[in-house]
Amino acid sequence: MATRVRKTNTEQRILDSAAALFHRHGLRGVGVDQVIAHSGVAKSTLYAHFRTKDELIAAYLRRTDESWMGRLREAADAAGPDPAEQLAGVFDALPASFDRHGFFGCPFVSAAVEAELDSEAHAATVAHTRRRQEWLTGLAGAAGAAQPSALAAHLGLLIDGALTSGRLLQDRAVVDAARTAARAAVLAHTTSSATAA
Amino acid sequence: MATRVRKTNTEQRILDSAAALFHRHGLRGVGVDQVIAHSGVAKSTLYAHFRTKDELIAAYLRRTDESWMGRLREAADAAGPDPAEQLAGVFDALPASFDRHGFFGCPFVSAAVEAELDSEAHAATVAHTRRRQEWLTGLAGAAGAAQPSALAAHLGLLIDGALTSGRLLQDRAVVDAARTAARAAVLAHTTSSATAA
DNA sequence: CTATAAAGACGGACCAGTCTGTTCGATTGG
DNA sequence: CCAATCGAACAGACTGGTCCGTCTTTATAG
Repeated sequence: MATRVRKTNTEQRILDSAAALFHRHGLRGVGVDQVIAHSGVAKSTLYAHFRTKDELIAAYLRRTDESWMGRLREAADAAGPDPAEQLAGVFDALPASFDRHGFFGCPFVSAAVEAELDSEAHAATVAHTRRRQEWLTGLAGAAGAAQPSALAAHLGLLIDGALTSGRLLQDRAVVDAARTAARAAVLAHTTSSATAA
Repeated sequence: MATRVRKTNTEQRILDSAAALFHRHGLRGVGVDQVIAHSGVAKSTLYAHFRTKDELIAAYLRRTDESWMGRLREAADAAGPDPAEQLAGVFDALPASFDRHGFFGCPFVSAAVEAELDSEAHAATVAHTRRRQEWLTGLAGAAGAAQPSALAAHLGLLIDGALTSGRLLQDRAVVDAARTAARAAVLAHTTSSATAA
């Protein structure tokens, strides 16, 4: 039992370091040696918990998926009870992410670009995207969108675009533009062919 | 003169190889050795033309900028004389890119993620993005958008999002969704009451 | 003979992953 | 109560490979 707790602590410590480093420098830009140096863990310990670097990355992405989806949900809830407002509110989570972690973009965008197509990391990224889109689609339906999945796709593109351009331009104005665009998209989808919710 | 021609040929050959390799495997995923092997050029020759790998990447990105902007313009022109139609038509260039080069995403998205912030490659990517947005803004103005730069920002986000997600999901449906979303955005911005908030 | 470029060896750094050996704390048996 | 044991982690050398960039050597062309 005590051993298990310690094991978990170590694993978390490794993942914390991995998150910080991968997020700043990209997946390919960080070596295993840097992760162990940052986490103060022995190399053999890291490889006792994660079979390969790819597996470490995948674990990091899965953990990020949880926290990231959680933050999106929080932002949506914070926007009040109206689903249409909640959809726009999702974009309030983006600047918070920028503030918290710096303008280094989205871990999943990095993974989308850097991971090999047959890697676990790629699979984890695809899974995250699907989960996000399902959630957005549900929200879009609740908001009374005529075509919920189309609105969700639109918003998903805006999110990915904002996180990509935000990292590139190092400018949070990009995120503000995305929020504005999202509001317009939600409005267009919920008023034009009028599905009363 | 002959030397100049040959020099140019050599440089083009290197850039052709660089383009093919960087596009498929990413900037960090391709080594200089692979570029020289693919182009059949001596290493010393490559370094005679490009001081560093970063400079090679920047040159590749600048050349890609020209062809990429050219294709966007062509797609816009092919959509007819109406600027609003042209804006939507821009998104017809994206599937063509997918067909031509495979589902490997946008060189500039890769560069946005993989390039260090102080690199020449990063600068070239920023320059491309700014040029693209200026052009889109001009087109949006011609189309009668109430806020041309807002519409251009919206469309830019959709493009970046589509190229990121397209690579991730390996599915051209993403591009179709982007085109649909773009059409809706153009419509919303060019009809009178469209100014969101 | 001179200038250019090909070919590729080379250096020093980093990479992922393996392996040997040590330390330390918790459990357990006598 | 003490000692043997065991699991988890530490420390770091090591392999075989790739990385970028430089340098030397050889061949070719004017």
